[in-house]
Amino acid sequence: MGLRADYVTRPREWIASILAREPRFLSAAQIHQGLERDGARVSLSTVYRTLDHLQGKGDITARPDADGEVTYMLCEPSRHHHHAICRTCGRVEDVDCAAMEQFAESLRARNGFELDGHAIEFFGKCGACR
Amino acid sequence: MGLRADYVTRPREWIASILAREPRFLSAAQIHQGLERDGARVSLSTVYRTLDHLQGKGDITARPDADGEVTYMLCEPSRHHHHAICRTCGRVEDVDCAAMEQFAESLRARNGFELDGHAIEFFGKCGACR
DNA sequence: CGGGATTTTGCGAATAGTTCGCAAATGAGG
DNA sequence: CCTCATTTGCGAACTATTCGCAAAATCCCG
Repeated sequence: MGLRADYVTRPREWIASILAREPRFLSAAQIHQGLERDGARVSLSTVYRTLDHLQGKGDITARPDADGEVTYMLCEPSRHHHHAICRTCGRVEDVDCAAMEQFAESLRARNGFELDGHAIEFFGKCGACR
Repeated sequence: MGLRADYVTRPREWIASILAREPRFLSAAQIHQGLERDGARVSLSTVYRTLDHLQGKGDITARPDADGEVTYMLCEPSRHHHHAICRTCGRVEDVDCAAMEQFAESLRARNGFELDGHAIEFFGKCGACR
């Protein structure tokens, strides 16, 4: 009976490796370009399918950028945290913050609003870009 | 000499009126459908152009939804605040919160990160949907 | 209220990002 | 090394959004 398989293939390894070395959100097209630069010939379709696959496994986080283009980054959603995104270079730094969590909790109480999640992003310039 | 004009037209009034009565983020297509329902025949191009126009005036806020489709809502960005979005009906409630601002400020100090902005969204169920 | 300069609209075509179908290639396991 | 399920590549299809241009609407001023 078909228990879903999960093949390890070159394209998947290459794509994961691109994501692994870039601490920023990349679009499918950017990943595809990165593969070409590395001399790895992978179709854009496969990039999209692999990204869906990685997302399904919970290995990457997707986020539409300001223009609506979807971008992806290696990021365990298990350990809850937020992001600080550099406006200049796009570098993403994790912001793990108990105070923020606590604040969100307190909001749950107020408002007739049953809070079950939140998304927080900080923008600015990272140390290197200042 | 051409100081930019700003014509008041039926399409623009109709579109603004749709936005004015919906406390949630709507896509261009949804707005277009709303216009048709009202018997107002406006082209989709005009919907997009009017949304750009309103955004330029600072009358509406745009936000790509989870799938990357851009959605719009009447919302003065002048008074800084955040949103609580109902997972069931999409209703958006404003969350004006000094504590959050203060928290963001404190983050500016830590990290080598020069914070110049942030985006916060809360998700859950509004009173009506619980 | 009428005329003319300027802006806006509608339409259809063009673009960009993403998905899909299907045959060929690849990985897992015996 | 053989077989079978999964994955890939390709090109076509789709969807959201933008654009060019001629026609229509708006504004302003007399």
